[in-house]
Amino acid sequence: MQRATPYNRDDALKAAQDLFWRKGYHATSLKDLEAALNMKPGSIYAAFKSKHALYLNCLERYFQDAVADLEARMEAAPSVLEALADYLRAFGKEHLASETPVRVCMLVKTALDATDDEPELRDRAQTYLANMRSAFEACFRKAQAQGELSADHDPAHLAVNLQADITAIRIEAQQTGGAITTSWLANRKAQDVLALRQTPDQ
Amino acid sequence: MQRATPYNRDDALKAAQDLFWRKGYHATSLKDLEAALNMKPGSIYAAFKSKHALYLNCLERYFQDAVADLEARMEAAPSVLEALADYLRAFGKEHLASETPVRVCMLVKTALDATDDEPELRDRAQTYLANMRSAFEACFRKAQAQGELSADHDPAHLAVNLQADITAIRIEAQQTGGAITTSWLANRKAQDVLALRQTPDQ
DNA sequence: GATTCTTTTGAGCAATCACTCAAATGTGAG
DNA sequence: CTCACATTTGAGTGATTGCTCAAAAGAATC
Repeated sequence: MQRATPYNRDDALKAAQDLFWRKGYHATSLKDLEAALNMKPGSIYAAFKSKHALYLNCLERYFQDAVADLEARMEAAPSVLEALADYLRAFGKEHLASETPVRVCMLVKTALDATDDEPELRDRAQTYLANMRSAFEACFRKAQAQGELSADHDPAHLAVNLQADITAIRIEAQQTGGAITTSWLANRKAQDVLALRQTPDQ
Repeated sequence: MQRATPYNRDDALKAAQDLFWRKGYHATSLKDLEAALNMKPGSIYAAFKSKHALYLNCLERYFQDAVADLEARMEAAPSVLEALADYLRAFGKEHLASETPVRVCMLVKTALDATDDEPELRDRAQTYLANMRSAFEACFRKAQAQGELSADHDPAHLAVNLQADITAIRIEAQQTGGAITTSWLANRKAQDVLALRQTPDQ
């Protein structure tokens, strides 16, 4: 019944996501996609409804990867705040050895890039960003429950601040291509997180 | 055939800058520009060489305005660090009463949006951003000269951090449309700057 | 092999893109 | 007013956009 798929849907989505991430929605043409996915226009439209729908698909994929990455880091690190500090520091390191250079979060880029005639892209990106923020908030709440973070901090505020710092580090990383300033900035912001750890006098 | 009143170059540039700033380079079509500038394509190409050249023109205008704004704030405030703190806080307030909502810096947006086939846009934006960073560095150096900032801080590092904070605040402002979280974030980052002020034990 | 069904193909669609240029229309000099 | 020049006009350029669909090409069942 089911014929062996000539194209691998996940590979295609991954390639499309990377292309969209790099070039943005408007600057990516179907010609670009045809080349990147190694698919003819008809196939692309059979598999994914439209360029718009394909982008939304990639965005969701990106979001789910981001959530999974955060969860993995939370499990790996000895404590919540150390996990978050590691998370920040990673954006300052990755470029040196890794194959994938650090880029501005695709959600942020989408939210900034989306125009009024493509409101769905902006809305979806903002929804995902709000979800990420909630995830960070949950982390801080967990840190409070575990006694690592004092109760007089507002997890919601800390989440806003953390997300802002992450965005700033990633922008710096992308623009400089991974200069020392990036790792310095990442370390500084990581220290800000670690400085939140419970101290006797507060 | 009715002829339009001769165009005002500065008004046209201002309109084009605002449009480009909102929609980005790729998403802005010449039709959009014709409507915004109230000029026919022929006139646009007579006045500015191309869409590309017009964008560069707008970018320079934006940069010069930004520099002028920073200088004005430096003169108005009682001290350097207080001027910078005010500068940060302004991004958290502006949206409430002002006519122009706070948006992500056009230089940052350009640097992020520019693709490899438009390298000049990216390069120019990064050059201007580097100039802004130098301006911030000069501020911190001045603060050291005036004794407001201790000598063991690195002005270059502080400039990187300040620019990152500004970018983060503006992104938050644009995405939320000016929620309370924005002013909270701006105030927090402003306090970080004020916390740098010379203390007796260091 | 014949038949049916699913998937891929790629030429080509209307619309839009950035852009041009000869003609129309203003302005200033004499 | 007349003429020379500068500027604006807008229909129209070829190229490219996102997208369609009839035809071709396997794969599965008989």
